[in-house]
Amino acid sequence: MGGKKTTITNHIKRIRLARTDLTQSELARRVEATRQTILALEAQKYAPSLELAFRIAYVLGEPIEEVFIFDSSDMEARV
Amino acid sequence: MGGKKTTITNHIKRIRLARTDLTQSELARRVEATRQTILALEAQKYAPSLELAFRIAYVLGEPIEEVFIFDSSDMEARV
DNA sequence: ATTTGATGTAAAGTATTTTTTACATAAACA
DNA sequence: TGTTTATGTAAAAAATACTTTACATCAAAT
Repeated sequence: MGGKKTTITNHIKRIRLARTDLTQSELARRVEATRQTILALEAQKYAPSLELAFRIAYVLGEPIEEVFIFDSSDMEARV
Repeated sequence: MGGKKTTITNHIKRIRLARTDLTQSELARRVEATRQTILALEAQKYAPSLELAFRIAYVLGEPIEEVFIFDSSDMEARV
């Protein structure tokens, strides 16, 4: 039950379906992760490692910022 | 001694010194990490989480791909 | 000379991500 | 009908990232 309110969401599923004909399994194989990991990420369970994020963006053919959305409103205002 | 040969390197130190006058401690405080984490990252000990990578790039004022370099030659060739 | 700030090494513990395994449901189709 | 493919839930174990604590070195400044 690990869960922190991550400030990152992703568009993996949308992009995977819109821009590729990859299944979750095929995407997993290409990025060298497991199907469960892709499934969990698409369900926004947690954010991937930086390396996996790069691999996924690479395979989906999008820049990382298009696939993974960082909400910077958590930041700001720091002296 | 956890260590995998990461395919990711970073330019945190170079950019921090060239574009800001932040110390490791100040950068750590702004991204809400510890100084040890920044130190380890600058020493290329491991890659940060995606969230921390976004935060660091944000504070350094650079896109994430400019700060963190992914070597995609590990990828490619996958049927 | 000694204090202060910045950087560095080290290592144990905590938190988070990823894998592994097992089982469920629904659609497509022989 | 029964088999295969794709997606889903669940949970324990393994791997990796991060924190916490402690101490070391060097440069700058008082």
